[in-house]
Amino acid sequence: MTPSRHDRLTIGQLAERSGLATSALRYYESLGLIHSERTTGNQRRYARSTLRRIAFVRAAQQVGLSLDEVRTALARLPEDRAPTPRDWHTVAGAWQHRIDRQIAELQQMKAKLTGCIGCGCLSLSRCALYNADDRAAAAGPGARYLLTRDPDDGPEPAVGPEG
Amino acid sequence: MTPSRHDRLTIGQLAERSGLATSALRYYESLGLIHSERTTGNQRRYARSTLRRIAFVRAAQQVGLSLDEVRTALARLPEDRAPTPRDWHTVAGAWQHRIDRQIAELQQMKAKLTGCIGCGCLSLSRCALYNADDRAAAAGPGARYLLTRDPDDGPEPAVGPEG
DNA sequence: ATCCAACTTCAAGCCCGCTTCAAGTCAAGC
DNA sequence: GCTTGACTTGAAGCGGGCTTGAAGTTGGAT
Repeated sequence: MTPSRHDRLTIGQLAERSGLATSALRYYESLGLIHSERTTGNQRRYARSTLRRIAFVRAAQQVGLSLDEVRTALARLPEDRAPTPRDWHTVAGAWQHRIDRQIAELQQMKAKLTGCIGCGCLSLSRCALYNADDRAAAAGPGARYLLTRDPDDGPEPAVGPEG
Repeated sequence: MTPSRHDRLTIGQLAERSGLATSALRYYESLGLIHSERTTGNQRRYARSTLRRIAFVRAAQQVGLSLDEVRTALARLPEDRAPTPRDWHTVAGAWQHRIDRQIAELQQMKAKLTGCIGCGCLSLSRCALYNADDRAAAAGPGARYLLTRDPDDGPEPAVGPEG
C-alpha cells in the first residue's frame, strides 16, 4: 500500500487526535512549531509525525517553556523522524534540571507554610513566608519585602474590626 | 505617642517596602486586594498591615493562585490584624494540597522523561511522554493525544532526512 | 451538479497581570 | 510662594497563548 493514503492528516484530524483546537494548530504553525504541506486547493495536510511534535510542545509547556523556547528546543530534534536517544538526552536533560528547580522551590514554599502553620504567623518579622526571598530574588530588585522593621507588627491605629 | 504618626504609608513607601511598583499596588487596590484611606488631598494612605496582605498575595501567587482566587482567600483573613493560627490553618492547608499536587505532577513528568531518555523515545506508542494523561485530563476533553493508533510510528512517506 | 461541513486568511478580541502615558493635583523644602 | 517630585485618574498598551469572526473556498458524499 502506498503511504500517502492515511499519512496526511487534515487540520481537523490533527486537532482531534492531538486534543488541540484547529486554531491552536494554525497558531503553532504560524510560530513555526509545526509544518504542513498544502493540497492543490490550499488546504493543510500534516505528516503523522506532527503528532509527535505537538506532544513534544505540550510536554515542554508543562515543564514551563514558552512556545518560543519550545521552538528552539524543537530545532534540535529531527523534523520528521522520532528522535534518537542522543537527541533526547540533550533536551530531556535540560528539562530535568528545570523540573528539579521547580520542585525544589515548591518544597521550600511548602516548608515555609508548614512553619507558618506551626507558628500561627502572628509575627511579621518572624514569619518565613513574609521574607519572600525566592520571589524577591527572582524579581530582581532586592529582597526587602518585609522585615525592614517591624518588631512584632507594631502599634496599629484604632481601626477596629471590619464590617 | 499617637499611632497615626508613622502608621500610614504613602503608595511610594508601600511600593519600596513591598518591592512592588506603585502601578501594581493601585492595580491590586482596584481589584480589592488591598485598601487605603485618602488624605484631604485625595492621596492614598495605607495601613502598615497592608504589607502583610501584600506578602500574602505574593505568596499565594507563587502557589499558583490567580489574583481573583487570592481575593477570595484574603476574605477569610482579618483585614487589619495578623491572622490567628486558626485562620492560617485553613488557608495554608489548602495551599499545601495545591503544592503537593504540583510537586506530584512534576515528579511524574520527571519520571516520564527519565524513562524516555532510557528508551530513546523511538516509539510513539510506547513513550509515556506522548501519552500526556495529566495534561489531557487537566484540559478536559479526554485523554486521547496519541496512542489512538500507531503500532510503532507506522510507515512514514518518503520525506527523507532534513537539511 | 449540489450541498454542507470543513477548510482558508486576516484581523480583532480575550484573559491575566501589570506598565505606560497624559494631563493634572498635592505636599514639602527652600 | 515657588519649585520639584510624588501623587491622582482613566485609558491604552503589552506579552503570551490562544479564540473568534467574517468572508470566502474546497472537497467528499449524494
